[in-house]
Amino acid sequence: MADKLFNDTFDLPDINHMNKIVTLKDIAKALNLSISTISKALNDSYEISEDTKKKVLSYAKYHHYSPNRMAKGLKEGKSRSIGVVVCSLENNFVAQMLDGIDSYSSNKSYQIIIMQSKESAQQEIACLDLLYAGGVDGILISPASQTVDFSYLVTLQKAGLPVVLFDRLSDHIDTHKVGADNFRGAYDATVHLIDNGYKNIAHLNTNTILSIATERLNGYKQALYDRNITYRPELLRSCDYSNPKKLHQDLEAAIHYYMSLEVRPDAIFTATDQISTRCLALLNKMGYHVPGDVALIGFTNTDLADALNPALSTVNQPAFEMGQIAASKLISLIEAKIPVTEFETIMLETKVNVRASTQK
Amino acid sequence: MADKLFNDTFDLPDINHMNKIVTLKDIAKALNLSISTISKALNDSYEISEDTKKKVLSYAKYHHYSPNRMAKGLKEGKSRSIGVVVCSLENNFVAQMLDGIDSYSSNKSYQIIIMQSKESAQQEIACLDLLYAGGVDGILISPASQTVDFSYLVTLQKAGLPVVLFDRLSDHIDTHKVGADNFRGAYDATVHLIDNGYKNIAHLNTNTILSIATERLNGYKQALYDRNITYRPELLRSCDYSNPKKLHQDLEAAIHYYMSLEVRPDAIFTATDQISTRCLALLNKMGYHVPGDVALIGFTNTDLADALNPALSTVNQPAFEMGQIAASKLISLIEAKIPVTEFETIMLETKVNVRASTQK
DNA sequence: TATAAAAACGCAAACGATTGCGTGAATCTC
DNA sequence: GAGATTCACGCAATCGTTTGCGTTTTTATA
Repeated sequence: MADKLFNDTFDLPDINHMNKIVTLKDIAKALNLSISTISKALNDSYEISEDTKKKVLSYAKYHHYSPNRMAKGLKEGKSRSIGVVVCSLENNFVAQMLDGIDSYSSNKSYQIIIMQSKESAQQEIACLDLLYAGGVDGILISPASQTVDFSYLVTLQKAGLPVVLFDRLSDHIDTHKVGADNFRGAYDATVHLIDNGYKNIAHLNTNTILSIATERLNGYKQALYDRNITYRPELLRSCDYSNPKKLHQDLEAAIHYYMSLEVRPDAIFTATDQISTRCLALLNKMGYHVPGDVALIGFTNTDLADALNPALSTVNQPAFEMGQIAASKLISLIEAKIPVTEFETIMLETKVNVRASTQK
Repeated sequence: MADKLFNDTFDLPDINHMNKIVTLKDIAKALNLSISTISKALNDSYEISEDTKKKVLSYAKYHHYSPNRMAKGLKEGKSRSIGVVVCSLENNFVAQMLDGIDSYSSNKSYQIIIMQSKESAQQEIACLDLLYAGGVDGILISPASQTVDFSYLVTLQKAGLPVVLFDRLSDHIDTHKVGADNFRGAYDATVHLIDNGYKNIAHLNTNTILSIATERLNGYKQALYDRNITYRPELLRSCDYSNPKKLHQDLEAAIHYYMSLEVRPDAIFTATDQISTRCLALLNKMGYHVPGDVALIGFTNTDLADALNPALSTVNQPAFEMGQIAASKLISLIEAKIPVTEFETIMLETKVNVRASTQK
């Protein structure tokens, strides 16, 4: 009794009749109608009378009818699910993008299947393989840093599977792409350093061929050029961040190298999320004072930037929005009636957040 | 030619014949056999000769046959997918658990569908509803902080859907549960503070009824008791962390309150990931020196602990392992031939990492 | 050499939903 | 009131698999 009362005041799906999953057949039997009538009624077909529709609808709602995903998918050749391939889940920036993807996809009632490439090209292909075989309707991918060959992705696309690139873009495949204005972000970060009096600015980048890396490098170079500072190639170092250990080694080596230079850098601009935060941790650990010994600004979306030691100046990317837009682009491809041949590349603006790590 | 050479040296799935998805029917037609023969051959049935099996297998492999997930799922009444409900993706601790879940599930070739409750009980039910309707084979859930009623989950379970709780456990449902030894973690953290000379130890907890909160509170109390320190109720405050804004407000209020006390706390033990890191950020922002003014130790798995200001002492949970074990428990339930009635609760050990924030 | 047994394969139903088409009844038209 | 519409519904095929059972062919047994 108390239980019943409680449920009655509960403003949520009534689940008292959920003992067994109800199918069209069950409803048909119960209402003494045919399966097709039930189906059409639920799909609001003009072939069915209003009267019948009402009966069916109310029965269905009361018994929590929900179309079997498998059956529907089989029939329609669609699964209403999209595959998402990212480098790693354990990455705040990635998590924010996934959140964006999820928010848009959920609204459109698409399920998302997330897979991790762990920065390995081979692993990435394994993911794509699974997703393709798993029958996803489309793929959202932010390629692994080690990926050089996009032919597999192109093949999938040619096989009719819509693909959208996000965050890490590439020219090797023609499709919708959603990324950040990396050139501008890098440019702004570098200009910020220069305008704050830093002259020997090092740049720590990745060892990938992804455009994300070269765009940021170019932004850095352009800023130097525009401010009449000579680009010193020895201040450019790259790290392998395919795994944390390797990244740590490379970062340590890079910092040692920088500090052994005759003209040491007085600031470092780091190109990716992991590099930025790990670099700060390492500088602290190695006893260098930031920004006293060397200033630091980096691409990273961590919400802990202001809790870091010192508070870290960052270049922020609209991760959530990026995910949302990427998802919207993919779903538009999936639901397009005619094959899409005109693709667009969307660039979102980055934002420099100045904090203590770049204030002399 | 160059292209062909390249593909030949590529140690990955050959995708040249991927133009069209091949089905059993296609293979049957091509080999002049019946559909059922193909199916049985691929499933290594004793009814099929070795000779035929070889032919079928090789044809299937060459043409990249992969069973249609929808059809198979429909036929078997299983989808080989599991639903995972977490509070948020944007949470390093959660990400680590998801990573663990993913690693185990992938190995067992289960897909995972991740959904976010955003700490809302209502949203959580919506997730469960979608997952149930979506036909997942089982559910892994770490309940929202606001969840007080587990009847929906129990109903799902009674309807035959295996459920496993992880991280945040509850007594309101009888099933496998995988969590950390929160009592011990809190106890150890508190003892650590006491042994380092702190006497007025505040405890910042959450406002949930989840056992995770009371266990940590009890660990804190027990440590005080064992060390002959009187428990001061005014040093216990709780925060609503259903959303970042609310958390920020509550935290700010709590800190103000603490600092207005006649006998200020000289250390704070925070009970969750978000509270720990945001509390540190806030203390910094409000101008309090850690650990000079107040020491801080908290439950958090952030890999940035040593980059924080100051490096943050933490209670670490084996998040990855927790995810793995939870997934294994769920899959064992899913694949059990007979209904399981004996459930177990697995407690994993936590580990205190001492850093600068608790060193006088 | 009959006959029984085993081997190898095909037929057809089933999973749950959708949809074009056929059919009977009610309604309309002149 | 006979013929033409319209309405409301059911039949059956289909999506791709799986699987019990029936059928044919081959091999073994008496």
